[in-house]
Amino acid sequence: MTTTEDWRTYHEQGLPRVLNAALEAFAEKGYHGTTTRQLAERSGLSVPGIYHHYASKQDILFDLMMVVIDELIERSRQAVASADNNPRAQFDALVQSLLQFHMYRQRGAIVSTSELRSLEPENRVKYVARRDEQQRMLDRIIFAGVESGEFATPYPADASRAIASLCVGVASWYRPDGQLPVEMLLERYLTIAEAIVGIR
Amino acid sequence: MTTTEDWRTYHEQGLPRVLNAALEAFAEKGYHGTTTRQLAERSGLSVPGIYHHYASKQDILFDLMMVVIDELIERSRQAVASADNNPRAQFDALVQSLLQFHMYRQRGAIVSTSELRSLEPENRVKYVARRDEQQRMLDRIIFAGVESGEFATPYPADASRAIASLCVGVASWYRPDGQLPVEMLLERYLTIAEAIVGIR
Amino acid sequence: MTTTEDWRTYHEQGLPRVLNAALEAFAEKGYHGTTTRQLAERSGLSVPGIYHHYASKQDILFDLMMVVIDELIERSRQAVASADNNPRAQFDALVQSLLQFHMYRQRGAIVSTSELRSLEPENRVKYVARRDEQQRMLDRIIFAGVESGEFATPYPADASRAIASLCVGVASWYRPDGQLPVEMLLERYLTIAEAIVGIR
Amino acid sequence: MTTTEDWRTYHEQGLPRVLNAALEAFAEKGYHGTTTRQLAERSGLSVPGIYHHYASKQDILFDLMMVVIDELIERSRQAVASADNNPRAQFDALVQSLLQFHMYRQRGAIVSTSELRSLEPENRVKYVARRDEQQRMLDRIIFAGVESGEFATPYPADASRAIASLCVGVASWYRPDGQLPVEMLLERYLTIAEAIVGIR
DNA sequence: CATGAATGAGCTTTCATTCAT
DNA sequence: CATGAATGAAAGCTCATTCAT
Repeated sequence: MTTTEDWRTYHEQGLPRVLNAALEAFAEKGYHGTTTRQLAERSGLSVPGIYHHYASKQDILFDLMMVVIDELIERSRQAVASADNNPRAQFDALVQSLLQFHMYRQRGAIVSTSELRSLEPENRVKYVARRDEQQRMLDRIIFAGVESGEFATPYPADASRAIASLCVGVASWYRPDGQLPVEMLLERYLTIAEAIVGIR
Repeated sequence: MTTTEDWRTYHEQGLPRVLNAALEAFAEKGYHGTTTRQLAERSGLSVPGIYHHYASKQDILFDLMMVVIDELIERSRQAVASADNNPRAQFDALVQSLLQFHMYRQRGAIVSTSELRSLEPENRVKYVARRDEQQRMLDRIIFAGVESGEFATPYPADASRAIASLCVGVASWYRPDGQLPVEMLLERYLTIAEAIVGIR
Repeated sequence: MTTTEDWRTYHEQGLPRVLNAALEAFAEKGYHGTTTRQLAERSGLSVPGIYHHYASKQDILFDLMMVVIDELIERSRQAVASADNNPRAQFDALVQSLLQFHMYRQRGAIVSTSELRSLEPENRVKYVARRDEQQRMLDRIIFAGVESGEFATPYPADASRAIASLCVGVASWYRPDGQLPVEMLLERYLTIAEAIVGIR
Repeated sequence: MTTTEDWRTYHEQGLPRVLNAALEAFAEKGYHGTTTRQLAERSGLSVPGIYHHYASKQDILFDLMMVVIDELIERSRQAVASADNNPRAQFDALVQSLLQFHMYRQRGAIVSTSELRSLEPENRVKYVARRDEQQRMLDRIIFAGVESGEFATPYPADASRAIASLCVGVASWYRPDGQLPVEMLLERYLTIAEAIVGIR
């Protein structure tokens, strides 16, 4: 097995200046609570400098959210691909990946969930398509598990959504300096997720 | 006197016009994404009409958030008071109350969690004090359960926060018209919550 | 017939509540810097209470300014009427009356001069007519003095205006608690006024 | 080096667009009677254009008043410096300078005296400090004259204030097209001022 | 890329005024 | 007269965005 389990490893995100400024500002104050001047200051650029890179503030939000969800999807794919070919193993890998992402890419996750409403319709459609893509990865695995008899939930769709939101919710309270060690947190939440789909 | 379990019953909220408009608008577009004109339109008042009742847009947000959390706390108190005098029963009652509140007062819950950042410092302090009060109710019960040996978690503080956020998270995806019946949802999440504090 | 020299005596003005509030507020903050709510508070009335007495804020200003200038004109008339029938005596009496008025009715004088620009055209016309009436009293006496040879100024019109403005100016700096006694101040300014029209 | 008596010469003021607009508008309608939109129109800018140069309407007023009083003080200094080193000569120079300033910088003088009340406390403190500085120049000369026996007034402080207000008052009635020639006006008012301090 | 000047559209808030009670 | 609710119009100010240099 050649898969180098990249999906487990998190480094500094190395976002371009403008996106990094937007990540910080939007997470703190929200899209509508952030001015382009603040983005300029945070990014060390001038206001026209911002517009040299992006045509509008909306484009910045959209690009940021797409960068975030693309990383999430890519990591999810790698997690599933690197797991053994059975629903239980794939479920565990994907949930762990989701949890880690919402811990280590916390601000990106916060912006993506809280600023969906700030996307213009066209952009929202594109973003939601990506997010659904992500959700379907989880759906597929759960349905497979149900079909194979490994998972026991009678409401696989609801279970899938509940698990996704459980993982997403981690971003809203996780603190890197909390007492609960990451490994234990992962373990505990994985157990919960497994309970929701009816494993054991 | 048998406690009439009021904390389980939810009717229309009957908010004053302005607060109701704010509830809808802030939940949809966020505080900074909502204009006073929109609040006026939604409430059937003119713009100065709004200012007859509230001194500022900020005051509307603050009042709304306080009304919401005050109801949450009141219901939580009633839930605990009406339960048997042991950690397990009180835990179950409180978690159920929390879950129901985030299902039936969904928009209020969404605004309260997503617009904390939009409160001015002074107001934020007051609101957070109330929210902490609520959180301490859960903490106390969990600590009591741990002390009595009924709960097994080695990290009661983290567990408490995780459970709270789990309940809060429900507001972000619950749909009254979903397949999963409310009772089953309550049961399932209660099981999860019990797992987190290590019951059984 | 001994004229009881009323024009020299100043009591409390005894203005109706609204006018008194306007006098204070307009003198302090100006017409445009004063709100009707402030007038209500100062007068101990409600806002609709104000409108029970006056149809508009503008009407209050106009009425106030008319009351002020009517008292000025009345006192001026009495001063001239009570003086001996010669230009010098009448000049002295009128100038003294003007000076006293601008000391004892200071705020009324300030409002009248500084808020002329705030009168609506129609009202301004009426007010200016009254003010010109007042000015003509001084003009007439000075012309008479020039004609009789008692006054030596070659520019009676300019002299008249300069004297009037000299007296008006007193309102802008006079303090009842200043060192210079009123009598000395009157004497000194009278000397100046006489110098301007070329007496001696 | 012969002092080129700059303090006597008045050219167009050459104020920046915004200040010039404010000078005209505030003199005509007062600070509170002038809207930022009017300032924009008069200055040939848009409303945000105004705010590119000044942070607030209040800042415009403050800057304008400071520019005006700074010119007054500078001219006063030059007038005194260029005069012979004796109280009488310095008194005459300073009074003439004051008079001229209030004739040729009429609107600036009007705004400065009538809008003192419109300055916010902090700004008012700064402005009044400058105005007091100006007043002290006159005070010092009068006290020196009294000490040397050249001036005979027993109330030098009151005399100084009266003279200052006399000069200031000129701004409220002077018309460049009046009959009285400037030279004669200067001469006449100078005589009055000298009478007030008791010269001769 | 930065600086500096600028703007259409729109923001929150206030004002004078009114009306029902 | 007071209370309380209400409003058209407009106030001061800000925002995202642009353009010349």
